Amino acid sequence: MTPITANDTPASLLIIDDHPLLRRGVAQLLELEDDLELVGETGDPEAGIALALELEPDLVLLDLNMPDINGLEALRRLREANYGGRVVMFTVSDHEEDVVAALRTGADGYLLKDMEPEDMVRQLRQAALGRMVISESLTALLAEALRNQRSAPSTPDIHSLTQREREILKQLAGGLSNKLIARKLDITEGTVKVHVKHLLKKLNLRSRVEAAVWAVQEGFDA
Amino acid sequence: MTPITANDTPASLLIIDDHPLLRRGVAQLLELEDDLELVGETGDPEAGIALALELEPDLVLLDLNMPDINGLEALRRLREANYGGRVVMFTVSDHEEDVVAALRTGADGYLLKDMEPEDMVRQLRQAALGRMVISESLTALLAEALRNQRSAPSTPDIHSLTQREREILKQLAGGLSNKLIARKLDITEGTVKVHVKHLLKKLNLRSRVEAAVWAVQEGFDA
DNA sequence: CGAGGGCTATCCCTTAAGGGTTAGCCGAAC
DNA sequence: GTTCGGCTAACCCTTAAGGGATAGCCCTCG
Repeated sequence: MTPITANDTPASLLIIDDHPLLRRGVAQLLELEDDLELVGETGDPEAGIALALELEPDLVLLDLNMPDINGLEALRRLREANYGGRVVMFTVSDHEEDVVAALRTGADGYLLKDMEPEDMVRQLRQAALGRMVISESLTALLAEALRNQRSAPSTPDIHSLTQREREILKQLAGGLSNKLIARKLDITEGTVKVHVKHLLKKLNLRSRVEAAVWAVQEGFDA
Repeated sequence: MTPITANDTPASLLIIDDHPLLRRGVAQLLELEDDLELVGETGDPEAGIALALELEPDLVLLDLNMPDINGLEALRRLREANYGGRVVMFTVSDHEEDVVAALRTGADGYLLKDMEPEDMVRQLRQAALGRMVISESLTALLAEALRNQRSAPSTPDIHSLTQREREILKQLAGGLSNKLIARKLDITEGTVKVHVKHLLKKLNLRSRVEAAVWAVQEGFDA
């Protein structure tokens, strides 16, 4: 779907953060890197959303704690507006709830502001390439959150479906909407719908709910 | 529960791994550290469990892939036997399912065998002190798993639903649309929607698909 | 080489789903 | 006897879902 930055063109980056000094710091940091280009910056969340939709940067660095609407809300609105680039939360908060909420809302990363500059650049580079980036110090936190969780997807292997259809079904059975599946598999929602349509027909089912139930009973989800 | 190792006494460590060479490697590594003491080692899971209960080491390093019973099962049995020390999984597998399963079963850490020796020692030390340790390369994986998490800060439970809501959920999990449920229960579709809305809220789920999957896993339709 | 299958994608259209709000009726609890 | 929870129902509104059709690209098989 959204083309990941090629190696030969710099990744475009937008920073939305209400601390001017910090913005300047990041800007200066990025000036030294020829594969990362800061294409915009603002301290106003509203303006930031508009900028993101206008500039379509590869990556948005989004402060979690801002006046008016917070970063999470901004993230939600970006996703709703079908902004397809990467969004990395950038904050001082290492509270589990914030991290979890951000990731659930569709953040592609969560970086703490106290990172070392070199690490910062490295992580941003990875993020622009499509990898999820998380500050290392949050690892234990994530593990803890995960630990309190139930059930996880596992290996399928059912007949008439193609590989892709099985993948779609697996996600579907996980309760994801077509839009979220699309985002996760990096294809358009329309394509997901095509796959869903096909697998429903092949399995002779009438809705995604039936498909989900069938998949679970078939052991797609453990 | 079990007192965390004090600074002045070495942390005791037991390794259960069916690779003798690897056990020797870890043993040698720990000989150089005066705050970590290897008190036992075995390649047999059964014997390992007995040893852990006998020696009560501060930390058990447990291989995930072993013959007979696997590491996960061993972990489960250690916990059931009220072994209160730390258990860190030690494996080559970086598959999401394995990591997630281990953490859910109560592992205090998950280390990959391809770690650098210095990192290994550092992580074991942290683990003995009670910190959860996870190989850094698994961070993105954890975040992804977390992201896919559905449901509930508090375990959703069937008992919070009214009789009618349970009935609706049962039909829903059978793959019926609101309209069909209405027809079947002889109420209007609007009313069905109200019930669905309420049960989704009570169970903290985001869609009927999630509700259906949950219900099936909970053994509703059977 | 040509055919077919798999994956992607788009357009158009209809129906389903879900959130918010308000409200009437009934039975049980206070 | 009034309040509260459960069940019913309707309103409005937005988004999600699914069906039909078409098509480009790539790979494989014959």
